[in-house]
Amino acid sequence: MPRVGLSREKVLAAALALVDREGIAALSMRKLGAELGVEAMTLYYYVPNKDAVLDGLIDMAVSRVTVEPVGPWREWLRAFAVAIRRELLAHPALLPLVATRPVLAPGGLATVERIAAALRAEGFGALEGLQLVNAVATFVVGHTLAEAGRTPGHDEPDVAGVMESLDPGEYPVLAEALRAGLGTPEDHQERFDRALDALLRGLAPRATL
Amino acid sequence: MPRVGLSREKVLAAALALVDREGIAALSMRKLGAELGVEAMTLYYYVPNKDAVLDGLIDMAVSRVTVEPVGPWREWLRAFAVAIRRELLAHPALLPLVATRPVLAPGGLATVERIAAALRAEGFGALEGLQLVNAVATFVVGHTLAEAGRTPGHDEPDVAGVMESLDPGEYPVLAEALRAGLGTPEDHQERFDRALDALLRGLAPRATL
DNA sequence: TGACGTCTCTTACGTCGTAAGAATATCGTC
DNA sequence: GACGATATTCTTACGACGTAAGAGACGTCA
Repeated sequence: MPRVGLSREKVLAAALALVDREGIAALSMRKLGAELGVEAMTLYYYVPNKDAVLDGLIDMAVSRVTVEPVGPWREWLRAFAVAIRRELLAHPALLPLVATRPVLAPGGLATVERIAAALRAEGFGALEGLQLVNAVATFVVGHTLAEAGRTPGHDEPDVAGVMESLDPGEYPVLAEALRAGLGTPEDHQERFDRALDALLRGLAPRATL
Repeated sequence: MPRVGLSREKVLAAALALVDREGIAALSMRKLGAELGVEAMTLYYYVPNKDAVLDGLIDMAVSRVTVEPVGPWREWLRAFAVAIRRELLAHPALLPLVATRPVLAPGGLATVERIAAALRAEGFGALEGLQLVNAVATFVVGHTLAEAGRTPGHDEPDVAGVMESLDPGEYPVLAEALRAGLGTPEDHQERFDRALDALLRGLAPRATL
């Protein structure tokens, strides 16, 4: 019953810590309360419901992704993609959330606005630039999703196990790729770089919208 | 108590119907049982747990995506992407699942194997080809995710509402893009086509793996 | 002191996944 | 048709979840 000095921010911070430590499945209002030395229902004074906590987590992550749009647009757009990826890999438990929920909170919108504005200054139309931002963002999210944190729970994906037990007779190409290093960290990094380059290479302002 | 003639397949089919109709959040073992005129626990005779139902749903969807790899590889790879997108849009409730869970079941692996093999015949390395398949697949999933079915529940995403209430002073480019048609079906289609073209245009076999 | 707004707790309801095992239905064999 | 084995279904129960409703405790200012 003594006051603890809570706030929406502290609740979100504790939620992020809990999620980072035990995975998204472990985030329940009761556990989050316990984390803060408080009963579950107390949290409802700072947050309307659990969904708001999840949305808050997303906005925290998205807000941390910032890029200064100076120099050649392909370069800072690439830096934007890399920044997203770094943030996602730092909090892989958030991936299912980011992939699943739209970015509607203030932090995310502000970032999108800034990038889109810079692209328009480069000759893209407003709609065109936004489409570009979206293409890059969804690409990064999709790719990072494939790379890490696939399982919604906290347990490791058993990809490795299944892969190793592949019948080389039935899946010869898969087996060969596995021997060639599929799934290693270097593989993921390289795959990301190559595909991102491909995407950026293929993009250009259309002059007319 | 009379036997109903259930089977794993029928359970999965009912699950898909239920999910299509009421969204992924409405899929509970009890409701799924009711759907089949059976108690919840009965399902556990055909399926080890709920996760297996979800995995089964994914594999059903993925298995339906098939492409004949004949002709120029960029063309049938494009057809592959379009086929994935069509299947996902036909069952948008599955999107959060497909995005979140790895493709490890037989159906998905077989498809991947076939595409990767065809790519190798085009001069890609085994690993390289698989990376390509993965890049295209994650791109499509990411993009479709942004297009539809964002909310995990069955209720419509309130994107439209939030967008309309945007302060044009604070988000001028976003507002302009909105007026230019952001978020319309044509916009999504065009965005998908353009980004996919960009991605494919940027990709090419590297000759050496 | 007392009253008031801020914050926290208790209790309760309906839902979920599923473990354990009892009850029933169906079928092969006599 | 009766009987035992096997395949299928049901009943009951437990602990966890999100959260509605309202009671209670705290700090502050009169």
